Amino acid sequence: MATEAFRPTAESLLSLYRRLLRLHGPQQWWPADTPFEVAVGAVLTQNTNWSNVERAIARLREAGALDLQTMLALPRARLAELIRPSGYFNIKADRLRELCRFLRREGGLEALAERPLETLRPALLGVRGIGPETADDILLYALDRPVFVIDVYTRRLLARHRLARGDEDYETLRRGFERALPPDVAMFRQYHALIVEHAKQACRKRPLCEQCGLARDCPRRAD
DNA sequence: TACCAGGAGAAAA
DNA sequence: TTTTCTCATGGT
Repeated sequence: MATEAFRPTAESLLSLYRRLLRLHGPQQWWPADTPFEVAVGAVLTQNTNWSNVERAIARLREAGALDLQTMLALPRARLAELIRPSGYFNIKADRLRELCRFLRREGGLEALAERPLETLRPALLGVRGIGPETADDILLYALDRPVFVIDVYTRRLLARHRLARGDEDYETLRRGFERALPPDVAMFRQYHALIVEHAKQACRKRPLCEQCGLARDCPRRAD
C-alpha cells in the first residue's frame, strides 16, 4: 500500500478546480431534501450507480420511511425490500440500521452537528458499514464539515494530471487536499461534485481510459 | 452476455 | 500487512 505523502500545492488543485468549473458550471449537490436523506443516500450509493439509489430513495419516500424514527421501526426485511433497487440490499439494510441506531444514540444529526470534527469523524467511522468515503459524504453534505471526499474519480483525475499516482491510501489523499486548500465547505462540495460530473460526462458511452477513467477522445476532458 | 457503477468488511494469503 | 472475495440491482 502506498503511504508516501501526497502534497499538492494549493495552486495545482485550484487550477484544476477552476478548469472543471468552467467546463461544467456550478453543480447542485448533494441531491437530497434533508440531511438524513443525504446520510441514507451515502450508504445506498456504495459501489452503486446513483440512478439505482434514486429508485431506492423514491421507494423509501413513498413508504414514508425517510426519517430516523420510521426507519428505525422498520423490520429489516421490509427495509431491505424497499431499498432493493440500490443493489446489495441485505447488506445495506444492515448498514442503514446500524447508522440509524448510532444517530439515535447520539441524539440525531442535529446533535452530531454540535460535535467537534476531531471526535465526530472517528465516531462515524466506528459505525459498522460506514467507511471513510461514506463518513466524509455525511460530514461534508449533511453536517457541513470541511472534509474532502475521495472517490475513484478523484483518484483517476489526480493520476491523469500527475498530481498523485492514484494508489495512495484514502487518508493520504484526503489530508493532501485539506492541507492545501482553505477549509471551505461550499468549495469542497463543489469540487467533489465537479469531479463526479466530469467523469460521468466524459465517460458516457465511451470506452474508459485505463489510466484516468476519462474517455481518450472526449472533447470535454479538462486537459 | 458481459461489464460497470459515487464501498466496506471478512476471509485468505 | 496486503490481496481477494462477497454482496446484487439496473443500464448499456
